[in-house]
Amino acid sequence: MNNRKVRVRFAPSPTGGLHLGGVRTVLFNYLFAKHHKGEFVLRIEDTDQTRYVAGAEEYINECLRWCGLEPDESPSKGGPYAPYRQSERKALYRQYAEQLVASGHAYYAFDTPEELEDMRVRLKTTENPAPQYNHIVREQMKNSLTLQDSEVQALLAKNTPHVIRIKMPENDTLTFTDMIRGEVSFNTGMVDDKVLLKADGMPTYHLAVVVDDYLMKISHAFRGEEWLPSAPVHILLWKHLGWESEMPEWAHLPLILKPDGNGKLSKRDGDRLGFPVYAMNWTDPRSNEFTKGFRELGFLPEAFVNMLVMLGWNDGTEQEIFSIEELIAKFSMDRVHKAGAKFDFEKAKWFNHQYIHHKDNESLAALLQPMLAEKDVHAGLEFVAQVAGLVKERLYVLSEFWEHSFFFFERPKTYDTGAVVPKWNEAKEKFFTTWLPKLDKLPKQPGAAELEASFKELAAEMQIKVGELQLPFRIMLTGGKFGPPVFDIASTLGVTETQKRIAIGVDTYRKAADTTNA
RNA sequence: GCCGCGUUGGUCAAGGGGUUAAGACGCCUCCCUUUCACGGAGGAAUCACGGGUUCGAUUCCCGUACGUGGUACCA
Repeated sequence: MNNRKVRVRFAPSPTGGLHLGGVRTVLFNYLFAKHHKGEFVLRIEDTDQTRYVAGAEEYINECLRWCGLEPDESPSKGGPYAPYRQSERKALYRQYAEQLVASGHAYYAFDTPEELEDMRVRLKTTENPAPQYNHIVREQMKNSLTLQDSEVQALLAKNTPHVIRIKMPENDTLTFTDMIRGEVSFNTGMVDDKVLLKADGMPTYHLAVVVDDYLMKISHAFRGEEWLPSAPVHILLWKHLGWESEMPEWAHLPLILKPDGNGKLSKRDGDRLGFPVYAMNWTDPRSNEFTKGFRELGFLPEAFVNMLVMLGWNDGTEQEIFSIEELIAKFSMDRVHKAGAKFDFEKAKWFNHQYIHHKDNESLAALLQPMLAEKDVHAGLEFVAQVAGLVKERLYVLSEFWEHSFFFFERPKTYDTGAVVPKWNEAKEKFFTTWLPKLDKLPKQPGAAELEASFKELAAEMQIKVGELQLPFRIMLTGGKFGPPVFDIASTLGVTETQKRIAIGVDTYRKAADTTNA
């Protein structure tokens, strides 16, 4: 049915930060486009001037850039179908709405907001809590279907504020094929006469998507499931505008749901449950409300993308970790789930953990170094890379780096002496004071193996179990009972620093032991 | 209320008329490591419910329940 060039679009309205569901829609569009060697376009749907938020468009651009899902055509990049901002295309839409009026598929409506409100309260009942402007109600409203032609012309001539509404057929069955859901059908009588062109001359989403998808030669239209109920309106528009043969194939993507309760995931849930919902930090310029993002928390974009793609799609095998190239090669719409997926932050972190664990130390260091600088810790890239190599297997998000590695950059401020002091004795103290000078004989940056050999040799000589000594040594170096293998830490710290920490440690243990015994 | 869409373990999910119903996350136990982590080995689900169809249904059909989306001159 469709062998034309694949062209897909992501069409957000610039009203705030991009949340998980939005990014996933981008991702599916992008993967589909690349898989079919087609084009991915970004179109900004800023037809509602009241909801426009400054900076939101830049945020979207930056977000796509960070994720590595950049469009082939966009407002900032341009392209053969520019402009890509609907506000800049305003003049285009009216003619199509008028065309529909002329062909009898739409009509002028002069009802004021007050009159509409009045209709809704008047018709509201328990059975019908939300009355629609539909094929029955329109008979009693002020529009070009009920008014005399002369009246309509007069109203129009006086520039009376009006909208253009679609005239939904009373009782038709409209069926279309959704790439994910198969055949879906609606009775047209159940859907209301949606506004197509607003009183301010801007199109509503319904008109704008259809016109722009047509004009931009979109071949496949993917969007969230929340759009499924208005699909009949759009399909009718394609038909009545005479473009049916060029209508894109549709796919309505499953929603991403709250982890706990009910409903689709919102940024509120993130605040409530303690995880980000937006891709990147976002501050609303009007309210100054701040919403945290995955990027700043320390997610790697490749992990973020991988985690998102698994929410609603899989390739049918056990594989869960995919590079973007693999995803492009393997992605297909017919393996997308129908049902919504509850978001699981633990699993999301696991993906990130996998990616951090397997990322090379140098790349990690490049990401980590600026985070250290924010703490006023300045360390060379090479050293940060070395430390990263030692601790990366225990990081779930990059922002946890410091708590796992601070002792490489500064001396511990506190010591978990409780774990060693009760068993601390003169023999152990003797061991460390004896070992101290021996370290001078080692190279300044000894390997972990050398250190370990020297340590064990002396322990054997003094007939103390190595295991008894390791924990005290670790706490001298790190302050606590955690971290990479002790000798790796000592090796990274170097002889001089290790000696200093041993000296401080012995002192600390002795004092602690004294006060305990006293 | 009405309309649409959906329903396999706590979560993501594979599978699809006949199976011991994969795997992952999380949880628990054990091994490795006298730290933590990594890495191993195990443990926990009869597929929402009720009717059909069938020799046989978790898989097909119909209902019900539940969930979810829509019901704006918002997208």
